Amino acid sequence: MRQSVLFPKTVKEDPKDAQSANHKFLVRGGFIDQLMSGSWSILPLGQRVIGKINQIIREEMNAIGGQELSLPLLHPKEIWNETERWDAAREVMYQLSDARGREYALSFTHEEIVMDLIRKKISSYKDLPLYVYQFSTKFRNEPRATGGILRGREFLMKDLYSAHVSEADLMAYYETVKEAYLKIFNRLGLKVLVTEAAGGVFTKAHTHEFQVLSPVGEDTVFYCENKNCGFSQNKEVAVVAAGGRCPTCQSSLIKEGRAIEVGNIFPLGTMYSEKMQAFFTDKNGARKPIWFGSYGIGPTRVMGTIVEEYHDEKGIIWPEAVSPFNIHLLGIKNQESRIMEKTEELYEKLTKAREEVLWDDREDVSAGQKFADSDLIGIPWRVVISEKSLAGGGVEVKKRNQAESKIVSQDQLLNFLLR
RNA sequence: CGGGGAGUAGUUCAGCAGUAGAACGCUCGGUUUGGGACCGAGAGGUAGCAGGUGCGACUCCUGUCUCCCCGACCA
Repeated sequence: MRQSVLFPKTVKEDPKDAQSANHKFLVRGGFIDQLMSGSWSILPLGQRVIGKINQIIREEMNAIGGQELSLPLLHPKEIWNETERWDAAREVMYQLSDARGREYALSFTHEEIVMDLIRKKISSYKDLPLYVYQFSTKFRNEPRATGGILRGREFLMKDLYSAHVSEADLMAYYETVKEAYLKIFNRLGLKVLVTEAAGGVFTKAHTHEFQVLSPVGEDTVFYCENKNCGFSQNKEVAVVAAGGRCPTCQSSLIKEGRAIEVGNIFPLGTMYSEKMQAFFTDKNGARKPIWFGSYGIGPTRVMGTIVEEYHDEKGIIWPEAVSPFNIHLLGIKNQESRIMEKTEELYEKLTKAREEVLWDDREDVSAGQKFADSDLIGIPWRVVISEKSLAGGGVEVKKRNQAESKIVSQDQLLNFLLR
């Protein structure tokens, strides 16, 4: 990708009202743009990051049997009445009507929609278990959108739904998903606390949230200071207090912290299938309700959380797994044909080697601005070609998270990048 | 919904009861290119919206809308 055509350009000034790092840097770098409170456009750089995040999630979902599909976002009132959530979840749901007065909801989740599919398509224990997931927009009528892209009224979510013949099978899979989520967040570079929490408008059962400790987080969690212990509870269900002894490991103390919820899993049981008449026939011919669970991760919120965790005063420092590009190739003094030719040659070589390269080919931009933009956008490897690097025999390589650079030959570069 | 803050050029902001400014960005010309370069010449806003008080309102008052922060709420 040539940076001269990348949309949009970076900006120097922080957005007027921005407080959080994700808001400042994602906007300045041109990853996102705000339409209204809680509503964001994902721009080309941001889309590449979201694509990386989604692909990691997709791989882990497929690894635990997930089948990807896509569900509607506009739902009839009637299906929400079946579970009584038209009224119960009224405050978070955008409800609207058309010119004829028919009423609809914009999707804030998809349990009812998946359950409708299940009752139409599944009738035997032989059809179970079933695991389906999607990436789609969710609409939530947030009383207060906040934290840049962290809490929106419209956001991206990966939601997985599972259907089972028994509670035991559901709970076994629940643990499988928990492990898959830990793998996902590990690959994304996020340290998560698996936190006991309430089920909100989804279930009366306790659930588990995946929380990333952060001062900009909106949840308060109590957790064991012993990282090997892993005890963690959301304030809303907590039976412990800060400074108390951990009920799990008995030895360490409980700490209190703010955290960002990046994922949540729900063992929903049979409430939905009973209300929506989703039954299967077991081996003995008995008609039984299907056991159900749902599991969510918010990729847009994950992107914001990663920026909160990985930045310095100059900009973002993307983990390699989610960076929009692997290499930021900078030509200094591009109007000198020698520089331009050498840089283009390297760009072609790297691209052929299947590296994802953002090439700063701009001729009318100063060296200082190129470096500043590079730090802001935060691609892990910076490769510079300049008179200085050529005089030193090659190209200058620097990692975004390290201060020192080194000059290597073009041939050495590929090996160098292969780590 | 309660409390606080803010709406003036594309962006970030200043200013003033007497008819709108700066920086950055943008356009053109020229000089530049290792940490957000410089010179010159331009384009670009009628001040969130609606009332009110003034001879006169961007400026004062009232209402309203929007945005941000804290809280409440919340997959």
